[in-house]
Amino acid sequence: MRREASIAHVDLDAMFAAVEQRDKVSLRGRPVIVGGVAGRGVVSTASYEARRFGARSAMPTAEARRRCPPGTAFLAPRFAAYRRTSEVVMALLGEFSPLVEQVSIDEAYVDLAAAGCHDLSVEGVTILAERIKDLIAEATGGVTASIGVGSSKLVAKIGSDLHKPDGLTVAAPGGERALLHPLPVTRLPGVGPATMERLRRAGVHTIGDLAGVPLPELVERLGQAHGTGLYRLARADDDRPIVGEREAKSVSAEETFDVDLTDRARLGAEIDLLAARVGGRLRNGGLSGRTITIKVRHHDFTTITRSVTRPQPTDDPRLVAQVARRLLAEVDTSAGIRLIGVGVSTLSDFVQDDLFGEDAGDLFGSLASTGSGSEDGHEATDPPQVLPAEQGEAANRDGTTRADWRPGQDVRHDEHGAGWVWGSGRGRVTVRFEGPNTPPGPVRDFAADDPELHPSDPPDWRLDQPPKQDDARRL
DNA sequence: TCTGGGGTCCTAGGACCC
DNA sequence: TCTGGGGTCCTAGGACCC
Repeated sequence: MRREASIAHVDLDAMFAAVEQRDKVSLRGRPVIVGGVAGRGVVSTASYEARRFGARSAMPTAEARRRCPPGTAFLAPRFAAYRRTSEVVMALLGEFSPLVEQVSIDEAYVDLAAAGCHDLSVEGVTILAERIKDLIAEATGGVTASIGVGSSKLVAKIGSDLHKPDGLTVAAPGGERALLHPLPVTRLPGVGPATMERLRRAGVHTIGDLAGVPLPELVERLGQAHGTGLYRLARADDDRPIVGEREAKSVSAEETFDVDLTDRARLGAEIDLLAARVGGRLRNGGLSGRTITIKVRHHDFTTITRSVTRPQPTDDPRLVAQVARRLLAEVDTSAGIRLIGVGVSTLSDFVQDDLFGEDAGDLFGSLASTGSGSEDGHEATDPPQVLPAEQGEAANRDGTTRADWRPGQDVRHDEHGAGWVWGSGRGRVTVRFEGPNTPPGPVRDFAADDPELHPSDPPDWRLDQPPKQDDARRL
């Protein structure tokens, strides 16, 4: 918490709908809903005219259609237009301070102290905020902003919400608790439905109620980080810094289907599309990542994730797709899949040189050597490539290297079928089993020195019936 | 016609290392 | 031979935000 009210939170009012109304005169003064307009769509933004009928963000569009009168416009989002408007606003804010934290497409914190030239008295920041509001409306062609100014992010954020739309709230230093305590706890960032319910059971309804709960009780109910965080926020004790640039931690894409899907071929095709989107965005950002995750939402809305972390980062859409397909192969999709997603995390801002030919050809080297062909152009009969540790990755701490256990290496054959090395490292080897006519089977984890692991000759079926390209891809 | 899409952070358990 | 604590990495799930 600062001595002066020098943090501004700028929030564009119903931005998506406001941009639509700006760009199309006939929409002005009418209820406008922007969001998914298909069967399972939800509302991204409802204009203030539509909110009067009860339409809200995150509400199913079907519900909004029921509530809003004839003549309401239901529009699919035009992100490019919103992004352009956002850029205009952010550039403008940048003229008031060198330190601007963009929180989302329509929201930012501005550090008014960082500029060093502003009058930080309550009167001074009030005049300043009025000017920012005027300039935003002018520069965007009529999109308005609400601004809160205070001594911390918390107070600024709550202030911007207090008199929406086109509002301005300046919280004078010293009055923070008086401002916060009458408000419902749900106004605090981090209090969603689950936390609200837990607090309600403890008799907590307002931020003031929350400030009366001892820290140990809060930690017990909400956990260490969440409990201490809310304990402090309820006291207006907030020193979270304004952070200019933030590095991405993950990149993902997902899709909800109009009807639940069971067809594995179709799901595989969807994974390819999602992986292509993710890979494209990774490459645009000069990023690559080691962890590949799929997300699967079942027909009943239960949602699971499955992930694998690889030794080397990648931005290759084909590789992402193949790993994602393998992960999906372990999920029961027979009852219907509502949503599927693909993500990449553990990001780094470089791409490891392709020392191992880190694509399908190598990951599935043994399959490729049976005649399915490899995408890196090696002859199908190429022996697996073995590199000394110093040429590949550094040796693991236990002395084993990736060269000891190569992905695709066949290691063991038992009642499950043939076992292939799927991943290795840190003294562990993960083996995937599959048979000639069965889908990829169980994955088992072995210690690298497990005597059960003995490389052996491939069974005959692999030589007689090389998998079709399609089968190889499905792995 | 219940429940999008892109993210972040936290927790908890198991494996492993020192 | 038994016991152990701290730290990191990985996986899975949950809550939350815009």
